[in-house]
Amino acid sequence: MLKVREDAIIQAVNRLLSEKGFDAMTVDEVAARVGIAKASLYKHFPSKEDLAAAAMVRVMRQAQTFCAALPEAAPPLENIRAVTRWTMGLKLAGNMPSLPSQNSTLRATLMANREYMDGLIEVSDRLGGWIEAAQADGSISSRLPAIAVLYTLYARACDPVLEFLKMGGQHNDDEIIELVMSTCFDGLNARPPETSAPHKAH
Amino acid sequence: MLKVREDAIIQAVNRLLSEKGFDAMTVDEVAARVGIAKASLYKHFPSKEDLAAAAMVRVMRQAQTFCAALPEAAPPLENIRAVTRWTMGLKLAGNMPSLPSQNSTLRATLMANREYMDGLIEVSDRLGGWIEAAQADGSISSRLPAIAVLYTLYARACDPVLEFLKMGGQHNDDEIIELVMSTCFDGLNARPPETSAPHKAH
DNA sequence: GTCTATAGGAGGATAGAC
DNA sequence: GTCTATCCTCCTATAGAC
Repeated sequence: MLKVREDAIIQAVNRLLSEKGFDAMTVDEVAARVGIAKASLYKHFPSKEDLAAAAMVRVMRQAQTFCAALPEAAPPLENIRAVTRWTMGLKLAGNMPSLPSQNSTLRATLMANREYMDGLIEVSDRLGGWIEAAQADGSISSRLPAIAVLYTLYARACDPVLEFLKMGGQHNDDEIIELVMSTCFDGLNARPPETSAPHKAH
Repeated sequence: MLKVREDAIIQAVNRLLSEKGFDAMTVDEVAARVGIAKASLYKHFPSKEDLAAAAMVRVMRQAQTFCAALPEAAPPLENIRAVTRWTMGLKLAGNMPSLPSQNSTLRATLMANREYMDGLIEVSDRLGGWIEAAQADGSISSRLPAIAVLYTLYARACDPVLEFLKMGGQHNDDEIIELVMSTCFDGLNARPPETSAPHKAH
């Protein structure tokens, strides 16, 4: 059916966006990978930008699903860490579309896409709530504006450190994720020895 | 003279690469901004990739100069922090060329450019030395491979958090830099209050 | 070395038959 | 809704006069 075919298209777009990025991806490639003619693609999606937007909607829905499955009763920091891990796993597995942040027509298409924007807002609200809760309970630094924390988490989805470490071949995906998790949450500075934990209990 | 004109070209390229990135930048734009004909550009640089490479050589030289001016006697962490600050300042000021990490012909051109590669290696060696020294003196975490630390520092040069915070308009450049410095070195986690140094003397 | 003019090709999008 | 064939724009690169 139509739905199945469009899913196949979006998946191909997703992988190509992850492999080469929006600019380097050509509509011909998408068509070739799906196994249909380019003109047929345009019966489903009106433009290359809309193809990318559909891929973004897909990952956004996945993110919503993932967030919704997390226990609301858990410590907020744990949920934040879980989402961050999941995001980086997606990228390392080649399933995170990468879009240029400068392209204006692409931005316009994305911002005109209600499903994408709604998803983005819902995810941001949920993460934002966890961030503020984590700052309130003393697990995330309160010196940082919550929005800066949110951006820092989002940035993990396109962190070049992930691919560099992967190219190095010294670590597997899980090790890479834990390394970047550590730089993200613990920072580069050395920490005082674990034995003198401040007040992690309760 | 020739040298002066080429400097003007490289500077224009540098700004355009910072504003729009490599793919969106057109050679016509470069020519227009310099105020010469496109064909004249090609008398100076054989290809668009070489234009970008020249811009990269320029920033790499600036980085070398900056590093060389830092006091070797200073604590290694301070030199690392200084370079990181300088890099982010460059980006916020619109002077950090941004290249796609996927483009293969561009990568080939860059890696064939001896001046760029030599500069990259020198800077990496110097930073690498400081990183290992900082790990030895306990100021940077020893649990992280030095190469991961190096990549994390390099990634600050293209950190989207910088532009997002700038677009937000809530902070000036210096505040943004300090925020990202904090996320980078201190991490997102809360730290124990400064007053309670690791082992209190009673 | 600067210009005008143009080649050459890639790639997004469409026409129209079936 | 799928195809083949084609259009058309944009952009890199070059030709050739001065």
